[in-house]
Amino acid sequence: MRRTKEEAEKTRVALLASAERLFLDKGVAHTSLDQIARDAGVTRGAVYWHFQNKAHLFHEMLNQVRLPPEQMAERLCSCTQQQPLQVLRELCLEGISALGRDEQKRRVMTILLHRCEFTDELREAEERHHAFINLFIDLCEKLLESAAANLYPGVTPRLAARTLHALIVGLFSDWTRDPTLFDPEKDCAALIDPLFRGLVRDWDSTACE
Amino acid sequence: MRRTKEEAEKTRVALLASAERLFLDKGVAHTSLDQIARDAGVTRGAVYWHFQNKAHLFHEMLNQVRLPPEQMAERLCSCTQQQPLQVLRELCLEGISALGRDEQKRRVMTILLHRCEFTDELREAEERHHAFINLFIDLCEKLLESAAANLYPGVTPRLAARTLHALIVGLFSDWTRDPTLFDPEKDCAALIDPLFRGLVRDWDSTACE
DNA sequence: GCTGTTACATACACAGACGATTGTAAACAT
DNA sequence: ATGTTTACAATCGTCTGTGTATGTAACAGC
Repeated sequence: MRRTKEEAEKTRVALLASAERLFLDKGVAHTSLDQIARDAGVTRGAVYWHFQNKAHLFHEMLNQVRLPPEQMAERLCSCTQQQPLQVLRELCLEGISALGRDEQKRRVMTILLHRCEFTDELREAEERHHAFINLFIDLCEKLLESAAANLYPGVTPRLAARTLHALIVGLFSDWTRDPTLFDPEKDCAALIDPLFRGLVRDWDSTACE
Repeated sequence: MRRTKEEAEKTRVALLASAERLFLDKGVAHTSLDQIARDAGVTRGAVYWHFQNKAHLFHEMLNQVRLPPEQMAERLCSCTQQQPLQVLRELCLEGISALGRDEQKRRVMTILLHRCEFTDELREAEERHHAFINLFIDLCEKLLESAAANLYPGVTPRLAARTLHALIVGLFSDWTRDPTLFDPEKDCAALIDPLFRGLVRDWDSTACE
């Protein structure tokens, strides 16, 4: 019965992987801990050994990956003030194409966007996610303020930041819903550059290379 | 016991209203038919009298309102070919600000975007919704093709349509998540005009008034 | 005034999910 | 070798939600 520590870790990982698969396939609320355990080849006892309950399992699943909102907010924090707009663009491109490269990120992001309901038990995870989003929007707004002189007249940093985030989350939402819509790695620049050109004066001439 | 037909219709409406409220508050999967019935001042018997089951109740709730994707796709169909880009812009503005005006639309859209999981039983509603979205994207692409000469070089109608839809759904998603982010009626033009300016050459000079 | 039907309420049967408890065999420490 | 702890398995009781079946009072038609 009792496995070695490595084997225990493997069942933990297997449980997380099964949860990911089943959550993605049937939704979080419609997946029972028993189904997850069976899918991982163990029983519910193992689930309750490794995790307190479903909410904690969900939370641990999220902690496995660094999702775009968190990643982008982090990079915006440690942002060199050199050519802030180009940096912002690069960061958006990287955030989008990261989803295309990393299958796990894609699955977890899909679960967050389309497969869970955020009731009381998942409230904590929801607020964490929203905190990163709001942080990104705030940082983005500050960065745009610092480059306000380059924006088209009538474009406020506040609304520009919200527009940019809306575009990104919309791309995430659309692509996770239907991955045939576009290729995040090849098309990402063509998908967001029009917005930058419409926000920033002389974008085409100031864009590096 | 037995009420007149008008009263029966009132309880039906009350059930739909309670479902809307509770779905919005706690999510579709986490709301039981008993809770809905109690909230409407009746018992579960009334629910099963008026609706076959939860999925049909959900479906009827959706049918109460015409959501932006459906509305926009419809207007794109019956689109005069005069100044297609301006028409497209007006249509997007109208779709966004409609959510700001119509409380019920906002609630139902929020449920669709953030409060349901789309398992098997709700698959039909999901596919219907997605069909409208894909229809909108297709029509949008065709319209942009007809105006391809006005687009910036490198901007393909295909990706432009996807970018535009992503922006709109992102605005929906962000605003239903946090209504303080912007005012859909006042800010809608400022939120989408930058993208149009970045897609269409000489947008500012060709834009009507 | 009787009847059939409507619009529910009530009751029942059943399945599933959860949380807790208990059991247990193997690993690890000593 | 032995005791302890680990990593689960198995079982139990409870609760919740669903679907259905039946009861029932009021209305509508004749």
